[in-house]
Amino acid sequence: MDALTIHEAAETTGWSPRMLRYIERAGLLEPARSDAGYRLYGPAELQRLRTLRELLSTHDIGLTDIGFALRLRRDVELHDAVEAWFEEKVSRPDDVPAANWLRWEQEKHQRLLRAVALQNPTVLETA
Amino acid sequence: MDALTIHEAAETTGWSPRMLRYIERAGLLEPARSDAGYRLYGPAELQRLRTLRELLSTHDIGLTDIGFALRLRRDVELHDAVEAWFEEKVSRPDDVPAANWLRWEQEKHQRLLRAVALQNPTVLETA
DNA sequence: CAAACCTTGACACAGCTGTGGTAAGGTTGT
DNA sequence: ACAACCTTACCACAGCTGTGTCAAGGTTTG
Repeated sequence: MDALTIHEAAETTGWSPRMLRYIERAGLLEPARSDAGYRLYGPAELQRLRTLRELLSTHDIGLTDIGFALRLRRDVELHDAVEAWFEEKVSRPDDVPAANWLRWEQEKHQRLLRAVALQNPTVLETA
Repeated sequence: MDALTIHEAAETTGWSPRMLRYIERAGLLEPARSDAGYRLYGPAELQRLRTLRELLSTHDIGLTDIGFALRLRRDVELHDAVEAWFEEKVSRPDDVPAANWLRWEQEKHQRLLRAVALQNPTVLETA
């Protein structure tokens, strides 16, 4: 059979078993279950888990962000409400604030790096 | 002049001055500035602030969620990557997990209510 | 049947979120 | 000039996020 248990799936995807359950809890991926209730990860799930890893790390976002995106595409009313808010630029239609969240994100990243460096100084060498 | 200062804007929108700065920091709304650097909120900004309040409370989402939605519509690459991940349901195309995050959200809400109730028992009466 | 899995549930903990303060120092209006 | 604003930059604090670990109990397999 080509369905892995949670530890095996963890092994090949780089997540921990703990995180695989967490991801499921967040509604991002729901593996099949065996008769006894064991989680069964097929090839498609494994691929999605790897892609998810890639997605989060390369764009520096969190699981909850994907969770929100998921909610956006399911709850059309929410989606429309959010779009309406963005579109509501009644004045100054040439408004382009795009610089703040960038600095924000950069600072968050800096704080994270400092915190990690405190507990594991070797990251600085490979960075 | 129809531009309010931060305290006045706070008054009419229901946010605190503190939060208006926070919202700006998160990149969601950038008011004009006076020569001396004072924030100036025009009618459009005030409306957006009220709508934002409504949006957050009725859908029970956070500022960071809107921040992420903003990022999604600015960073096309990110948007495509997220969409690609959702679309990557190579197997089981009839997969509909839509129940987990609901329970998740409900529990979050419950925890919040309990926590609030501990410090302010009167909320239970009006609920 | 015993080792090696799996399941859910709970405790723990650092960092981020959302808020409120306070301080030191400019600006404005009377 | 003085009160009453405003600005940025910090401290604080409860709750959420992302992780790990451990316990009590069911399942699989040699």
